[in-house]
Amino acid sequence: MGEQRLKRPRMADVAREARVNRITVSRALSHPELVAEDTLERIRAAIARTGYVPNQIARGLKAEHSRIVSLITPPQMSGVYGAVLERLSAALYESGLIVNLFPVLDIEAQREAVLPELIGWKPAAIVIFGIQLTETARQSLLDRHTPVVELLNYRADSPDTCVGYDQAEATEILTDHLLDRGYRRIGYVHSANPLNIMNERRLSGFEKAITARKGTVRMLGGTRPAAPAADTWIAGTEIKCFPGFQAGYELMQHLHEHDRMPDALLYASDMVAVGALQYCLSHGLTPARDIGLCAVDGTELTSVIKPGLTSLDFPYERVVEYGAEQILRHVNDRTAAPERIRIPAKVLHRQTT
Amino acid sequence: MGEQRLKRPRMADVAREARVNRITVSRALSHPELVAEDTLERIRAAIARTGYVPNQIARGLKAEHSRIVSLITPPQMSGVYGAVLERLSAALYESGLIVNLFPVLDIEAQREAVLPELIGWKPAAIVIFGIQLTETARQSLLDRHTPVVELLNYRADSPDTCVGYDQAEATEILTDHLLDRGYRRIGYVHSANPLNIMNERRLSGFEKAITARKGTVRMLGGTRPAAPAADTWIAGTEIKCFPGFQAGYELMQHLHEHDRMPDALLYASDMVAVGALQYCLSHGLTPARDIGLCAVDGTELTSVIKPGLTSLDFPYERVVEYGAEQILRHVNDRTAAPERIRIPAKVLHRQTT
DNA sequence: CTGAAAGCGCTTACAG
DNA sequence: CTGAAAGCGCTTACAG
Repeated sequence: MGEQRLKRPRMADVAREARVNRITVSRALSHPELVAEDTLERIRAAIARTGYVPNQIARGLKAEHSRIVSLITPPQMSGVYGAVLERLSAALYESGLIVNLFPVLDIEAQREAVLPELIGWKPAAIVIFGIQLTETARQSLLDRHTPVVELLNYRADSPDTCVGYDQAEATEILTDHLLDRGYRRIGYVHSANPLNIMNERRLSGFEKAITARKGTVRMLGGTRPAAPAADTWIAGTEIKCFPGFQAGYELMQHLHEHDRMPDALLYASDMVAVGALQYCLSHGLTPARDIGLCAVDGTELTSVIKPGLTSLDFPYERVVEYGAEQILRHVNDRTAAPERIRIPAKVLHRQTT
Repeated sequence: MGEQRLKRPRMADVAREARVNRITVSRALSHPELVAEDTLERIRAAIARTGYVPNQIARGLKAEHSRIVSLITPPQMSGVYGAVLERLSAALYESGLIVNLFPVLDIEAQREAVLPELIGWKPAAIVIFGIQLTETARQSLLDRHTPVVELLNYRADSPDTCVGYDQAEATEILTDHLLDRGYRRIGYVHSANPLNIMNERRLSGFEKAITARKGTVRMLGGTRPAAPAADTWIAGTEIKCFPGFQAGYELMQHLHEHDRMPDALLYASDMVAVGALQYCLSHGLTPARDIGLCAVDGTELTSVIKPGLTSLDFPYERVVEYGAEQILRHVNDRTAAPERIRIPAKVLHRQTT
C-alpha cells in the first residue's frame, strides 16, 4: 500500500487507461486543439481517474521552454515589489506557470552572472522590475527568443514588453504639484542606485519640471546634503538616501538639525517619506505648512498614515493583471511583438502638501 | 557568429576539453569528493574556458531531486513574509538553489491541490511559513523523502524542521505585559484564518495569560465585535479582522463609535495595529493612556512610527540565516533528522502601552 | 578513481 | 486526427 503511493502515475499510465498512445496524451495536454473531442474526453477521464500530474521537469527538457517564469528581483521585497510579486505569482499559477526567484544585488557583476544560470532553466518568460538588464544580457535572451516583460515602468522606446506608468511623467506631475502649491526649494530624495532604470527617468522628470519654470537643478551627492540654494527663484536638489523608514527619519533629522530644510521633499519611496513624516510629527514640524512631503510610491501606507501623505495614485492591481496577460501572450506565441502599455497615474493630494 | 551563440556548451563539450568522460564531469559537479584533485582541476579549467552552465532541467530529470526549493506562500507578501522571502531567496541562491513560489489561497481544497503539482518539480526541499500542511500532504512528502522546513514558527512537537519563536509564548508575554501595566479588558485581534497554524498557538498563549490571572476568555466572531465584559476582573476577547492598514483603522473606528473600547488590544499583525494607531491619533484617543496597543510582528514600521508601537523584539535575520542552514543540511542529506530551533523573543516596550 | 550503458518522462519532428 | 522513432542533457547504478 505505502509502497504503491511512492510511484506517481506517468503519462504512459494515462495512455493505457485512455487506450491511446502516450503522444496523444502529451498532445492533449500541450495542444488540445489538435486532438479529437471524444479522444480528449477519454484522456481527461483517464487523467482524473489516475490522478496524473505532469512531471514539469521532464516536460522542460525536450520542450522549447519550461513552465517557469523567471523573476529577476531587486532587493527590498516588502513594499510595492512584494505586493506585485504576490499577485503576479497567484495570477500566473492559475495559468500553470511557476515563478522562480532570481535575486540580484546592486552589483553589476552579479547581475551579469545570473543570466546564464537563469537560461539554464529554460524559462517561458522573464519578468523584471526595478532592475535594468545589461545589453549583453538582453541580447542573449533575444537569441533564445525568451520574452522579457518589464513591470512598473513604461517607456515608449522600450525594446521589450512593458506595463507601467511613465516614471518621468510621475515625478514631473508631482513636482508641478509642489510648485503649484507654492513650494520653491524642492529636494528629490531617492536611492540613486544606477542599476535601477527608474531612477534616471524619475530624476529627468523632476529636472524637467524645475527647469520649465526657470529653476536650477543641483545635484548633491551623499546622504548628508546641503539645502537647495535660497538665492534662486526655484531650486531642485537631488538627495541620495538609503531605503527604509529609519533612513528617511534620519535624513530629515539631519536637514532639520543643520538648518538645511528645503520647502518641500519629493520621495521616490513611500517608506522613506513615512520615516521623514514621523520625524516631523515628533519634532514640532507641521507637514504641508513647515515642509511639503510627497512620495511616488502610493501604497496603502500613504493613505492610512495621519496626516495622509500626498502620493501618486496608481493602480498596481492593473499592472499585475495586464502584466500576467502579456506574459501569457508571449508564452503562447514566442514570436509575438512586444507591446508597451502605459497606465496613467495622477497626483493624489492628501494632507502633507 | 550569432548562430554559434545560440548553442550553449553542454557537459560533453566540457568533457572533451578536459579529456575525461561526461560522467566524470557530472561527478565533479555533484560529488567532487569522489574525483581526483588534478582531474577536478582540469575540469574546472574546462568549465571556465567553455563558459559551461549546467542545464538544471536535465539535471532534475534523472536526479532524485532538482535544485528547486518550493515555497508555499500565504497571501500577503508585503510585510514580514516579504522580508523573509527576500533574504531567504538570496541566501539559497548563493548555494545554487532556486526558490519557486507556490501561492495558496485560504482555501483548503486549493491547498491540497498544490501538492502534486509541487512534487512534479521534484523540489530539494519545501519551505512553509504562515501555512499549515494537511496530514495527507505531509504524508506524501514524507513518502518521497522531501524535507519540509517551517519558518517563523517554533513548535517543540513539530514533525518537521522548524526555525522560529514559540507563537504561544509570544502572545503570552505580550498579554502579560499588558496585564502588568494595568490593562484589564484586552482584545486579541487576528485574521482567524484556520489554515494559518500560528493563529491557534497565538490564541492559546493569549488565553493562557488571561486565565492564569483568573480572567475569562470569550470568543467573539466576526469583524464587528462587542467589547469584552466589564464585569469580570480580567477579560480577553478574540476579535477577527481582515489584514491590512485599512482594516485596522476601521475596526478601531467601529469599537470607538459603538462605545465598545477595551482597555488594550493585542494585534497579530503590525499593519493592522498601525492602522488602528492612525485612527486613535486622528480622533483624540491617546495611545497607552486611552487604549494600550501592541503587535506581535515587530517590523521596522513599529519602531519608526510615532508613537512607537510596543511589539515583539524578534530577529528575523537569524530565522533566515538558520533556516537557510537547515535547508542546505537537508538538501545534502535527505535522511537528516528534523531539528527544532527556538529563537527567543521578548517584549519591546515602546510608547503605545 | 574513472568509464560504458541505460534511462529519467516527457516532446518534437515526421509519417500515415 | 493519431502513432512509431528519436532524443532533450543530464545522473545513477554497475563495472573495472
